[in-house]
Amino acid sequence: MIKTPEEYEHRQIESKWRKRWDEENPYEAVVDEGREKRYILAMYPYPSGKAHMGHVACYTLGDVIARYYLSKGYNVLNPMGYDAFGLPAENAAISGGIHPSEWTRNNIGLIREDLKRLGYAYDWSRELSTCEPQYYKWTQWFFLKMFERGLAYKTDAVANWCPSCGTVLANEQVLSDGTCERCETGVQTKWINQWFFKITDYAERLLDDMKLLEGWPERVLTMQENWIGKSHGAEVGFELESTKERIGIYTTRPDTLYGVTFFLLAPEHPLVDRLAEENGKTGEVDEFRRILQGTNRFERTSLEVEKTGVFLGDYVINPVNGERVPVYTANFVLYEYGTGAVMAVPAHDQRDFEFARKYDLPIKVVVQPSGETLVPERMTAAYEDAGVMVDSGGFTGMESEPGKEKVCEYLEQEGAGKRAVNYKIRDWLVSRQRYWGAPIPIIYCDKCGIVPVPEEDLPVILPEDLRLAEGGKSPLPFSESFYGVQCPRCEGEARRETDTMDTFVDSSWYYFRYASPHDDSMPFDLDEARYWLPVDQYIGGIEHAILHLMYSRFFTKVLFDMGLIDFTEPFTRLLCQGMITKDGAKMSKSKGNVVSPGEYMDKLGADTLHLYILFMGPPEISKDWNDRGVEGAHRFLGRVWRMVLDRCLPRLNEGSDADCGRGAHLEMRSLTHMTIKNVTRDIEQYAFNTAVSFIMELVNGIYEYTGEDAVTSPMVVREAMETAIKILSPFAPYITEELWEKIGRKESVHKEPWPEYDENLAKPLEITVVVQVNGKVRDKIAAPAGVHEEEMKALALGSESVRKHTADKEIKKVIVVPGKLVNIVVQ
RNA sequence: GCGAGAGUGGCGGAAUUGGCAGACGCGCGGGGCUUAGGACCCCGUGGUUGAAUAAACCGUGGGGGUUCGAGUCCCCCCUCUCGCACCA
Repeated sequence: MIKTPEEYEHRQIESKWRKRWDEENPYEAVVDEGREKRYILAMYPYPSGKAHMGHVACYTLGDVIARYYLSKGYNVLNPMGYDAFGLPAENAAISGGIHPSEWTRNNIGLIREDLKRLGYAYDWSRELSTCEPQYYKWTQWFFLKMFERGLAYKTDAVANWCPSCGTVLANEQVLSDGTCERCETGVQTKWINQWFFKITDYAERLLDDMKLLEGWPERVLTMQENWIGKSHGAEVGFELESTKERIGIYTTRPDTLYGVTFFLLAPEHPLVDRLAEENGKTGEVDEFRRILQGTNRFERTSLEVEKTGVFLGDYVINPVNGERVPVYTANFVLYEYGTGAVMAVPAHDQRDFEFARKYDLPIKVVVQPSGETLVPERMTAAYEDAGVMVDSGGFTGMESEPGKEKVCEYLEQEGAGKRAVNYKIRDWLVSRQRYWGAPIPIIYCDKCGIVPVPEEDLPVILPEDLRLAEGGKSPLPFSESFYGVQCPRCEGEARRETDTMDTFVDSSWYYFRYASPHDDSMPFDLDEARYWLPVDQYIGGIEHAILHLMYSRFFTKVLFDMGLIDFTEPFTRLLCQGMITKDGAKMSKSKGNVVSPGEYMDKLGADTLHLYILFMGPPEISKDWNDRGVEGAHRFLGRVWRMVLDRCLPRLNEGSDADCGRGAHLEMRSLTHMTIKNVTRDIEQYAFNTAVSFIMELVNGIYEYTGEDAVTSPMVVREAMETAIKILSPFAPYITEELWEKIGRKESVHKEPWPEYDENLAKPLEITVVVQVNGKVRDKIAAPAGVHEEEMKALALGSESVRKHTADKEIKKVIVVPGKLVNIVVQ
């Protein structure tokens, strides 16, 4: 009877195991002090709908790593959850009339379904969602801890304001053209009273601890370093001529202090109004400000924008030379950086130079480059490099670099200033005038002022029975049942804070919560956290290089300071996966180039998707989706299927093991062991694309070994087949599980140990000696693996092709690279 | 402008320490099997010249250099991608 060959039916196989895995949660993580742990974490998704290719790319990387370490005997924690608060849920409520909570929970259902179909090795019992009160109770708890430690404070600040949405926006919610990502209205700047986290207190530690982050990509560290933006310089006081009050400035160029010819204040600086009033400049200043109001911060800070300003009618005195210089307000001076006031040195600062030319202000050269002499009238740009100080009192003749130090010393002696360090990083604005977020646990009482919600009253529940107010505004300020509250201190009438927290607060600590997601008494169990954390391998998109990763580092340091943990960095290693594009462009609905994982899971299977996405290229580069390529991956899995069922299984009862140390049998064994070696090394280096190609070579080799008329050894066939299935298992979890069962193994393939290789077998049996004459390949000669240098040389010189190329020439030198190559140098 | 990274066949991409450039896959060509094949199995496939699976030459963005030998190291230039962008 002829048996119809069983085909590779991915649908049937994947639904069978999916069901079993669903029931058994086979990757449940349990603390085991006797075993070494690995915490593998891929950034949790924002549930905007079904999974997209970016998710698949990220989570498949985590899956391979988790499954590999499981097989290597580690105790692996690999959890998943949802970043469930945020703006898109409110947008959906506005456009679709669906409540944010319903929209979010529906979407969680959709993406969970996709993630389960994708077959990832998660411990589903640890699933969490940031919009559930059990979770955000602790987000609020952290806010209280920040408040207790003086790290949460409320103040007036300049913020991005969308007049149409009636709320502040985070910088990342403002598009690059300066419009609101939701309604495309031009974003304005506005002064609002807001809650901040004092991340600037941690600037130095965030910078300093980067040396601990050896497992992070260099570019992420560079981006964070630039973001923190530490600079060294001096703080210098200039005296206002009219009132003698001191105005501090920050400069990185104290060596140019003698070149100051005017003085600038940011338009937002409080002194601007006063000086304008005192000197009858109010009209001009108001007009200037009115023009600035019309432009948003992005336009205002664009390099192309002309530098403009208004003279405020007053002067300041330069502390080093007593010179009197005019005070202006100027568009390009930032209030948020330094002191919001700057000394202007047009000869040595391009911005000041442009401003001076426009308003015909004097330019005074105080640093001369070597080899030329700058003359102000002939300068077309500022000279910003180092040189020799001139016209600088006692410092004249000094090199400008050491001059900086000397000027600082002098300033300190005179009490006019001091050395200072400045950072670009600003405090983290955490308030949002939004509904769908964790309420800030603060109460305002007329008598007691700002009162934190007592810990035992947490969580402050976000009422889910409210509808968005008109214009999409948060309903919280209009809901008396929410904001009306008794003061916890005086029991008088009080109001709740109606702002919610930035969703980056939720995600700054979720990786701690996975340690004990159901704990009701603490944000995380200290013992569980001590065992599992820090995260050994974090995986996610490069777009979070600064915000999320920096905030998480900040939170971790605060937790350390609170004595809850004994480490200061949350993520030991970081892998940033590249984008998946289609036709060279980012996938988007508007471009119509979206490829959806669901479609491919139906057509080709989850395994195919895993395999292809890994095979496309190295994890960190961006990769273009190709339908032919994904079909190739599917074809390979079919080939593996047939290899096991049609080629290998029938041969397990054929032939003998008598000759398995010779000829084709030995070659097969050698290939098997070499493949284990190569795949193991490549997985450890995260070179998954080449790991897959080595498995492909093994499969090709097994086909060759089990060819139609070939005599095979059952032991060799079994070893090769089982190895192939096992090492493929992290890349294609379903088909390998099914095949493992089909070959009669009882345990899950994913719980089987990773194979070891025999070093003697994992070496090529024969080497090819490449013979060159003057660096050009002239022959290739097969030789036994252990061939000696002298033998190689003799082989090379005996080659016919070599003789042809060396005839009538003098052999000057013979270079032998053991086991590889002989180069004969002739003249 | 500043910072980081990358340029390898028709395509995605491989190449420990300088040592066979193009592994593996896609695509393409040929063969087998077949009523048929867009399934499957096998073979071939950087370019030029050539009947050739002979032989030679050329080939890793461009130019120069070091070396017996360079995709890899050094210098100059070009292009692309990403990040930051008036931070005083």
